[in-house]
Amino acid sequence: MSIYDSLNEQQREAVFNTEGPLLILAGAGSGKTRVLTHRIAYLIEEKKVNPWNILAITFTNKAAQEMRERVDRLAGGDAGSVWVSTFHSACVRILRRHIDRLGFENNFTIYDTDDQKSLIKDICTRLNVDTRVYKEKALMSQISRAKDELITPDQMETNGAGDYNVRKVAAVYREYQAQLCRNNALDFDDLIGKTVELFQNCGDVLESWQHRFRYIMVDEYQDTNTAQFRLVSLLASRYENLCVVGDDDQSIYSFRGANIGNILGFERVFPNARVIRLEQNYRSTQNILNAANEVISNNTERKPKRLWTENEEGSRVQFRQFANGFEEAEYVVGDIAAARREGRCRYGDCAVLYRTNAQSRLFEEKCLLANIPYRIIGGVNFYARKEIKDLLCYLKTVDNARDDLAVRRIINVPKRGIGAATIAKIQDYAELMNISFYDAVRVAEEIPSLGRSLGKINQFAEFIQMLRSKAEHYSVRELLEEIIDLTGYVTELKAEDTDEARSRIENIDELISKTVSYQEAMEEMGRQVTLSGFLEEIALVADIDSVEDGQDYVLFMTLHSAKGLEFPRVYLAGMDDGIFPGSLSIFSDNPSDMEEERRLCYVGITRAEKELTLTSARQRLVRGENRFYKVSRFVEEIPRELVDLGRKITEKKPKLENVISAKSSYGQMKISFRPTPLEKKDFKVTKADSLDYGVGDTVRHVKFGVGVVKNIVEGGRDYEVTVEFDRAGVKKMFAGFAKLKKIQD
DNA sequence: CGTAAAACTTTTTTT
DNA sequence: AAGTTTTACG
Repeated sequence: MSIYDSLNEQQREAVFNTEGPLLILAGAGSGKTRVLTHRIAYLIEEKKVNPWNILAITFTNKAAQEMRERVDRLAGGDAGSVWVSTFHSACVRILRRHIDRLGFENNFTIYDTDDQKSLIKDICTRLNVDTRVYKEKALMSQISRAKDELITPDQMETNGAGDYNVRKVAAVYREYQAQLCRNNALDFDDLIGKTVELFQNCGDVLESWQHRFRYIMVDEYQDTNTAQFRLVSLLASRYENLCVVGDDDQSIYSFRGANIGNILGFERVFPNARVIRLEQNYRSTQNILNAANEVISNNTERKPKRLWTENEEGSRVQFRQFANGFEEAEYVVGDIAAARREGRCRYGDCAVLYRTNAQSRLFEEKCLLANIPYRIIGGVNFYARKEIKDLLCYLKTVDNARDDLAVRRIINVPKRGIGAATIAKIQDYAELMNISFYDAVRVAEEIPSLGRSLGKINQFAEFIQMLRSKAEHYSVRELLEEIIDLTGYVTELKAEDTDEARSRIENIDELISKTVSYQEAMEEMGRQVTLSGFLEEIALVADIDSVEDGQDYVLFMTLHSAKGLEFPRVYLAGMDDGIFPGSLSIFSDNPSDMEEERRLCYVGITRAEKELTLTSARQRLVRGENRFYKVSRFVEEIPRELVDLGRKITEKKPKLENVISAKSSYGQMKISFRPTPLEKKDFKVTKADSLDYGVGDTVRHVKFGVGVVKNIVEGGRDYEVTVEFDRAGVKKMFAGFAKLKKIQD
């Protein structure tokens, strides 16, 4: 009896095939993490490979943590020195040791999206690039894509063949890189790119790491980009013990440069590669799996395959369409509450998935109302909040004073009377003398025409110097508390005495706790606690990383965040054409965009173990305006017999089947999917699905004449509309009675 | 220099 | 609707 007996034949083959390149095509829920962990255990226990020589790359820190725990359980303490980490953390670890070879200091700062944006903005003003024509975001993504493909500014310019726009972007890109270097900072893409550069420029460094990592495994291989592929190829080129695991059907990050060719072309790059397919699903019921198979079969750019399972058939996939987003949220939250009340699930078994973060708001409101414990993953990053960024920029300044961005952010926070004009003068001087912003601050006496500001600047410089000297013997927590104390940051917030200020203070308290838990975690692992380390961890965490199993709250997140997770009960909300698939992909002239959306849908469906509910709404409030939506084409792609529309089975079912079996043309499908849910049935007579007028519209009433709609409140039975009439004054009435007519302007 | 009001923009998804 | 950026004024 061994730990490998519990694996199926293909899984065992994947585990035992330890030498040479190996591609594991692992369908959703086919136990790929089990394979990877068992493979690592097998290498250590049976093949007597030194754990030190094994590298496993995962997609998120959470996945890394989980894998680490599972390997520890299988292989015991031996596994401690296996490297399990994400691409980004692995690269940071390597760069912290060697980046001086590329002209950076080893305590470099990592720039997040906000930092990148403000840097780009600065550069645009300096280079006289109009950010109305060249949007910062667009520039950022073009630069990022170039880096994903390991394209330098020079190459970009050459490839552009004189195109004016490309030359402009290349110029910004070139300056952006120069600024990063001056600030001793790297962005996310550079973490990968600079590591590749390091390996390509420094043969000795590459060689040492090649020997170190004799066995390399890469999870979620379908989401690697060209730079990551190059990195792995370089590392693995000595021993070629490279095992990659992926599923082309789950490739959902092409917007981030993921190159699906990496998985589709693996056998071309490594002609002696073995390919193993894992097609048995252990996660979902047959109904759910069939639905997923049918949806994904509409894609053409894929390796044909069909997952199967020995699991039970399970209940049908539930689909409900609602009048609007509010009712959708109400239903989902209510359904969860009911299921849990009846003992059919815990809160923690439920996850609600949607296409965009903005969709989380309605659900949050309903959960608060219903007193249901929940957690929203993603959205505005904790570390992106103003108060947190301010304090972090103090820490960054102490850690790396070459980070101009950080210094400029805090030089007048809290208010020190150093205004924009003064900052510009310091900036000009720094550029003139080719020194950093902070160095210019320290020699402020030499800057002409600073006037009264000079004293304030000197005070600021002294303050930072004092912090820097304290940092030597302070813990991160002590340093942070010292900063909070001496700047009076929290004192100032307390004085405000608003809810907002209180919540900011709470956030700051949480930041302090994070310094403590960081210190504890590092000490536990026997690693050194450094300020750079803390800042780096913060830069590289994703919200999803902090989700632990066994907590009892409902999870809300995007489909992207849900990748790699599974839940007994899954709700896919916002199944509307225009929401999911998003309108961008619908109107795109590149069919691949729609295929990627469909893969995302496949990922969503396959997260579900037992129960899957899809919901949509006819009408939604999007960015302040009402929009109408048809049911998502992905819903239509699920065979009718797998779907439960939630009607009363007794009376409606025969009729329904007539409609459905007639033909599956799009128009008829719409009819079959029209029913409103059971719960609302009683109200259906009186309550309109939606009103054809809204607040602010001019309407006519039979008796009161013309007026302007002031307010609309949704009651149980009807909409209560408040109208200010030109003659009759303000009246409240029920929409069903009032028969208001909208008047065109 | 700092604040408040007004105008303008936003369209995925994330390490 | 909400967030950010610009503008006006004290």
